[in-house]
Amino acid sequence: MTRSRADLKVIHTTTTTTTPTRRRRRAGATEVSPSSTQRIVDSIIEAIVERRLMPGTKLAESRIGELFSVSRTVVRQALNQLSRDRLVTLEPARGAFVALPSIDEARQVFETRQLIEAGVVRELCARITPAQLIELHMHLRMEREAVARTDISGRTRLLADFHVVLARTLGNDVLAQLLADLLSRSSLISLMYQSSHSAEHSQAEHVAIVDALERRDARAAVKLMRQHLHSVEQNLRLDPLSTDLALALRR
Amino acid sequence: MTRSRADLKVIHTTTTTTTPTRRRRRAGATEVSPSSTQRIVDSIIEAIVERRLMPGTKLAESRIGELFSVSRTVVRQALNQLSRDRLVTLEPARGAFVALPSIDEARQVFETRQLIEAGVVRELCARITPAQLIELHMHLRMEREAVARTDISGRTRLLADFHVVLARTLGNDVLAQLLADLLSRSSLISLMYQSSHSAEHSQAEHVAIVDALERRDARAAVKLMRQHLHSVEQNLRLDPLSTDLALALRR
DNA sequence: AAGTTCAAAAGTGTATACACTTTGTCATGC
DNA sequence: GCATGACAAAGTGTATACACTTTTGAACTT
Repeated sequence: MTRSRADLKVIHTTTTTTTPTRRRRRAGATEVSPSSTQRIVDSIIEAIVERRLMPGTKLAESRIGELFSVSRTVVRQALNQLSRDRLVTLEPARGAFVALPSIDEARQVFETRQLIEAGVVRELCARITPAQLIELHMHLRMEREAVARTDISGRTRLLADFHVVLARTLGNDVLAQLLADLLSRSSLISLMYQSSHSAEHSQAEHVAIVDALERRDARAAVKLMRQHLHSVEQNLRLDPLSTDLALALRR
Repeated sequence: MTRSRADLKVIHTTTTTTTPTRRRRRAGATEVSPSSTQRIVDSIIEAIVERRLMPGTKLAESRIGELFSVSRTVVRQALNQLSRDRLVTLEPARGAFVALPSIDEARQVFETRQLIEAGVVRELCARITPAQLIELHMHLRMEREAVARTDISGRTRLLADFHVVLARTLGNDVLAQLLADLLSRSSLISLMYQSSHSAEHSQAEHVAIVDALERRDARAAVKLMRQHLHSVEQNLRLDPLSTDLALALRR
């Protein structure tokens, strides 16, 4: 995927005008008001990532339309986009629901991230500049502060953003977008499978990864990234038993 | 010179259902009739990949609607999905156009493929089974035959599918889907920048890659894949000069 | 009490209507 | 000849209408 959506939040708050996905103005026009469709997409993503919308929740078109004062037509577009991102599942004639990623899907998402992010750090070791390292350190500091003041939704977002920031550091928006999509899916997954991973732990691992980048030790960086993703995945409750239960309760 | 009716007609009547992918029914339900939206999406993708739709072509909602005998509502959904895949660009109040990927985007797409596909073959060397190798050989034979009988659209599709097949061999649908998206973008790119890459050459490189997989020589496989993608990219006319001209002429 | 039936309510899928924007043409003025 | 502006045609953006499907719930049966 593509974009979008994905953590739009990320894209949006980051300095450079990475185009937001969907629409590209000619020339250097200042990106003005996002379309109402996009507003809805963003709101729903945010709600999911911040855990105000649980997996399996029904998203009725008319309700949402009332909420945003638009017609179903517009809502429908938004839901379509979200389903492309796999954050929402569309069931024919039944409606849209916040996705319930399967265990299998969860594994695949993490495996894919392993593959991509290992490549990212390896490549970064060869190409990262001092200025970029400073930026990474700034990001790490923000993470640390969010963790310190137990700003839950802020730290969740920053910890996820770290991975997108690494990709963006390679100067490859296509790749960054891909990863952003995988990360919003990861958010949903760790929400659904009640990740028990501690923020402090994640943060420390991020620091270690940046350290390795700074030493340009590709082998170490890759290994650390692998371990980091593995530990995140391990902290999901992916055993079918508890999952079935969770699913059963949700209906 | 917006092409339309005639050409799209072609799209409509074409039979081969290539693609994979987009929407997934629950459980093992037999995939029945794809939604009309999906039919349109697939047709347009196919038309782009098979070069019946040139970059920059305007895709007017009402025209397409007439061709498929559906209302603009449905067409609009299809165009939205396509824009998510970056095969179509939506310009507010102006309409939808077959995307004109920039040189920069082209580079990024190939760089991303390098990263991902290198990882794929490396992983495959460790995990591929004899049965899977047989499947790959079957694919190679189909490629060879299509090249031999100069079945242009068939060989183009098969040569692209090879890369998706590799990803699918890892048993990771998430990854395979990602790569499928990158490949349709690549198709559009090589269409736009008039790739001069010979099908025979590509085919031979595919054979070499599978050979390396068979020998489980990860280092060689990765290197061969890198060279292959590099040579595909090198055969694009990515120099700004000829590109600007091409763009200029297309309007 | 639990299960069945069926009609009303709610909700989705698609077409159509209409306002508004862009594009193209032609006449006017310089 | 070229630029400007007005107007018509074409096309997009959103709301609404309506058919059809699913869900709900109450009456009825066992």
